[in-house]
Amino acid sequence: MKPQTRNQGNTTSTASRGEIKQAEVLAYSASVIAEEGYEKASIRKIASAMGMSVSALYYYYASKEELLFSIQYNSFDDLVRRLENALEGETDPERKLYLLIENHLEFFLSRISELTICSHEINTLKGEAYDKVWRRRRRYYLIALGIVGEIKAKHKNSALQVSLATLNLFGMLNWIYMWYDPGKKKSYRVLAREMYNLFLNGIKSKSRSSPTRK
Amino acid sequence: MKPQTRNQGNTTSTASRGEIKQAEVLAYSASVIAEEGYEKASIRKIASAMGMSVSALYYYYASKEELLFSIQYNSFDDLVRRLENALEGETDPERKLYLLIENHLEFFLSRISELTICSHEINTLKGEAYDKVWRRRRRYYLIALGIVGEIKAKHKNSALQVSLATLNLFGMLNWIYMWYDPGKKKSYRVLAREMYNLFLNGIKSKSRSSPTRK
DNA sequence: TAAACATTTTAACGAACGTTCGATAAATAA
DNA sequence: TTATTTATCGAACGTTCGTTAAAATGTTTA
Repeated sequence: MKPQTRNQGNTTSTASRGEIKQAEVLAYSASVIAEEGYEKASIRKIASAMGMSVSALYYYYASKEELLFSIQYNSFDDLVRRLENALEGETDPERKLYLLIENHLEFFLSRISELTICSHEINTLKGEAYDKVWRRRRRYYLIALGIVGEIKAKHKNSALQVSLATLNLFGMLNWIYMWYDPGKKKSYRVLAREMYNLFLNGIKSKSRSSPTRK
Repeated sequence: MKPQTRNQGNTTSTASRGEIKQAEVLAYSASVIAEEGYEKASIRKIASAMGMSVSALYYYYASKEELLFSIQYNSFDDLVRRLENALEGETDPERKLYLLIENHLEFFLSRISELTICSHEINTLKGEAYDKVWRRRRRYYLIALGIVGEIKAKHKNSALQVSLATLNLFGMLNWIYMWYDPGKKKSYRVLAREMYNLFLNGIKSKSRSSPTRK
């Protein structure tokens, strides 16, 4: 019997040899897909990257699509889980904003492949697989939207367009995979503080008008 | 004789029928590639999208790669050209920042396909084609970097990390293709002002620290 | 031990890919 | 008109793609 989606959400630390290999396949897949892009990353490249035959790979995952789905779904699921955990008990919206940014960067900068795939292949899946991932992403987005809305209220900045600001925040967060160099070992905390300051000061301030034309 | 790269940099308004068709091919290519992604967008899809045979398409462009190259190079070239034009004579760095954002949005939001391809396929080309596009992008980046540096100096904000801030600006700008809906006809000016305010206030302010842990 | 199950392999399938070729049609020039 | 260039076409090329079937190995259980 094929393992397929066995051990989903298993919180115990027991993991059979098959489960370990399954996770290993996913990790290799992620690095190849991140490097080459989903379409160019052929099953044969992934298999040979881990010294495995193509059919052995199919023993663990039923299709190439399932590989992409698992990478994206697991990543977003973990990300949201961690965030909700970190936010528990917090009331100050600015502190919540910082925690969101820090959580995002801490999680993804140690998983550059997954970050790349979650950002770059965001519209690659179709149908039900897309929808499932979308619902995870949506949950994450709504948390961020809520936090930005709270900050707006706190500072009585009625001119701020909350959804636009939130999308810009995600623009900064999701673009990181394009320039971040893991080799330089820049701390996620440094990046998080910089981005937090930039965004918070940006949405706090009430001076909102373009400079007049000369 | 094949037309290939004829009429490059032609400033007159004369355009032969072949040149018109060549531009038409590029426009259709852009919309299909933006919609499907470069790898999935097959030559056959592009050709049939404009009711043309595959070989007719090859009469105008020597390869699929050349299509992508032309789209990206022309877009960045136009973008930089327009920007340098708009900045001419400007001295106020904040005004310059606004002009950069406005120029970027005005240009790309009327060319959503090109924006998508310039953002999403940024690492698709390889070798010399990549380098040529990179040099255009680099020029654009350095202009932005210079402006952010001037603003930092003007406001004596010594804590600001100029390159990091600039990359975040590009994150906001380049992520737009993911959520912008041309159907909603949201004015580029509204978006430009919102992004300008967010970013300028973000980098102007000197309060830069993360909220203390409770 | 043998039987059951888990994992991996070799070899192939049909479909789609980018690209090319030689012939043909349409437009222009002589 | 004819001659020449410009543009288009259908058909095929070699290759790679995702996927699968069937058989051959390991590994665990009885």
